[in-house]
Amino acid sequence: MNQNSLQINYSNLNAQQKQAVQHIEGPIMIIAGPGSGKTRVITERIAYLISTNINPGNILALTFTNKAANEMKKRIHEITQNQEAYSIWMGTFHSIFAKILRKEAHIIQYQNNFTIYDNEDSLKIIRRIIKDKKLDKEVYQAKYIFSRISIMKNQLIDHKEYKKNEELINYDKINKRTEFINIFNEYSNICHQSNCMDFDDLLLNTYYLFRDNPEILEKYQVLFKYILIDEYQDTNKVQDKIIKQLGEKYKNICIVGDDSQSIYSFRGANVKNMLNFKFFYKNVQEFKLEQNYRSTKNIVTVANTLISNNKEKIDKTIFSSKENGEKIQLIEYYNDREEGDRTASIIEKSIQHTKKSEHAILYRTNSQSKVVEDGLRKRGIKYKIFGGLSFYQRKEIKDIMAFLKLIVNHNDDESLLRIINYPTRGIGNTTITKIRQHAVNKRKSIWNLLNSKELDEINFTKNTKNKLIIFKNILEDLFDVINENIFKIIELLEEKTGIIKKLEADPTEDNINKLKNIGELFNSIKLFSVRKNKNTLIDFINEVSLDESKEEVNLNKEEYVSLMTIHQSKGLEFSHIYILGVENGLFPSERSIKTLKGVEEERRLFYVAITRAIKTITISYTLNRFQFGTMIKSTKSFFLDEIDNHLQKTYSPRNNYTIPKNRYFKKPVTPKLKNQRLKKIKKEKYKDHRNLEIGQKITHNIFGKGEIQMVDNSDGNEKITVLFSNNERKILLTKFAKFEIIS
DNA sequence: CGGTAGAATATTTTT
DNA sequence: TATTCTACCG
Repeated sequence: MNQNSLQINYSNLNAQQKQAVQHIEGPIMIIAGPGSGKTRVITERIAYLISTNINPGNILALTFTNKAANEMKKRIHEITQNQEAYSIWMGTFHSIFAKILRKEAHIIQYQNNFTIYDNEDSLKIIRRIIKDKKLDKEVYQAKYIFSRISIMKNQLIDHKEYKKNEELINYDKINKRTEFINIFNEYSNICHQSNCMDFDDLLLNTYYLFRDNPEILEKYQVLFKYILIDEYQDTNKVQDKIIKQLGEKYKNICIVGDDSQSIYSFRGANVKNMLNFKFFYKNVQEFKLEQNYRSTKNIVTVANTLISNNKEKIDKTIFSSKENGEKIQLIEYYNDREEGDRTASIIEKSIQHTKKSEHAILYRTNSQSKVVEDGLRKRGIKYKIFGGLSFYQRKEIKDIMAFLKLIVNHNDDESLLRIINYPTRGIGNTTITKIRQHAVNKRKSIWNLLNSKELDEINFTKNTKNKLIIFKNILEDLFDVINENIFKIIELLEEKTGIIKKLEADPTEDNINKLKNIGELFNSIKLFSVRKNKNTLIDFINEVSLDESKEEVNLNKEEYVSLMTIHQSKGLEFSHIYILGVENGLFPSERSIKTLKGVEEERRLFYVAITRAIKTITISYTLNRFQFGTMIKSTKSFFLDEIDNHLQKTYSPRNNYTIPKNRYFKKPVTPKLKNQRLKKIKKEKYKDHRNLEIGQKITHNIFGKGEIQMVDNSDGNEKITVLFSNNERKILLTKFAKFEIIS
């Protein structure tokens, strides 16, 4: 340990920061305003704990993302020069608790190889339940049902509790959703039966584990002597409860957060957890980090003015010692096309003397990015959109992952259903439904059913049954290698799943890309196993299931303008911020406007947006906006009235606004265009990569064995003439025909 | 059973 | 507009 380096760091801390770092015993609340050096305080605090000879393995630090955790660990290692820094229990609630649950799984009637369902999986299950029950899908909208289940679980109400709760049952009656409890029930059973947990289960089961097993709780209380939680304002009820369980013994709990930046109530987050912390524990030490080191005085003033309209908040005065800076710009546009185009144009001018990476365009909803993209593309300005699908949510990746999950956890029905007929194996909907129903009745997982004599009890045609057996054999072959090393598993996946073959058979641009992604996945699995130096399929799947990371923010210091939703911008900073579409109904959103709570959350969201800026902010709204295929009138957000005095306004609407034609104009890649392009590729030349020759024996998926008699590539579109064993001669297009070469 | 075309429908944020 | 569902035909 290097005391000197520690001291050097402290001299850079202000008085409050220093106190927050060095006060280590008892319950502590650090209220950290935007730009107040929060991350530094957290890392230095943990480093300080270690410097006082606290064992890093006794520290639990819960962060908002796993990426943040990794960065902090690295930083703490640098400060303390203590290799043990990496043994800190640091990560998201979900990933840390998944780790604990895996160890203690048997206690809560799970197997320790349980797999994790993401939201897509959960939704699919719920859709299926609703369909099976033949319920009106207007009344029982899968998304709504799922979010209600999720909210319930966040409130510590599982399906059993729900059944007992008359108030809730009554609520369903009033809303004519009496079947809700049955869906909830069945969903929970399916998850458990499949030895799977969804995101909420990871939290709720941890809570139950501790609640019902005092000796286990004690073990972890002793292990986690020092607990630190970042972004406490965004915790939900289960998370708050678990922290209270774990912290009960030593009460060394340090929560960090900013009530003004709580923006995740839609997934159960509750600011009250933070507000009530003071009342739950006695002698809570409170530290307020009020100096904003990020933004100009003007920006901080606007942010303060805005947030003062919220009633529910902790008193604090954020201030900046930086220069006044420029006034916040407000621009009114005629429509969203103009907004996108002009914003791009403003950035075009600005990047003559600033870096692209200093600019970020923020918006409320993902769909707003489109018009700005057009504007930027037209001007040849490089940009990157954050959000959308993460790598691990892509279809082709999830398909492969389904096989991997199934290898680890044979009972994972959702994964099995995903690939039972992909690539197509002649197992259609009727068969799948039959087999599913039967599995439900027998209370078995589908794999267990396939693998048992009971399969014979279902009346399938011989053909269907054969197909099921072929599928079963594929799985068996894969399951055999679970204990082999990962390289072998990958090899087998490539060979057995047929996914790669299917994609290769139809090499469109899209499919080639998918193949690349799959290759990337295989590489990262290999890297992972080399890095961790053991057979770690479960660990890998675990990490992937909880990997929330999307596009890395400026990984290679590349130069581009960043586009993202305000939610995604949390924790980031940029010199120049552009906030688009600040209109009633969009920001604040239509839904939120009905309740005061909703409006206050949207206001906090606006606060987050404003406080991302270091130097300048440009806010805009439009009078007309294209939505759902039609143009609608819109009005400027009432949030803007709340900060009216601080704004420098420009009105640019002219009804005849035309978008300037441009030098670098490239057409946007709409799906239609993309399809046309794909079709073109298909029409273009094709030659089989296997170098087909006369005399080669092949086997065709329909016509069986045959011999190539002629290869014709005269028009660039390769055809082969094949004499099949039944003496039939056929001409096949190699780009479409499915066949293997035997010799 | 599998693939596709065209209709129907939904649009907030995501660990 | 973008995505998901449905109906139909090979």
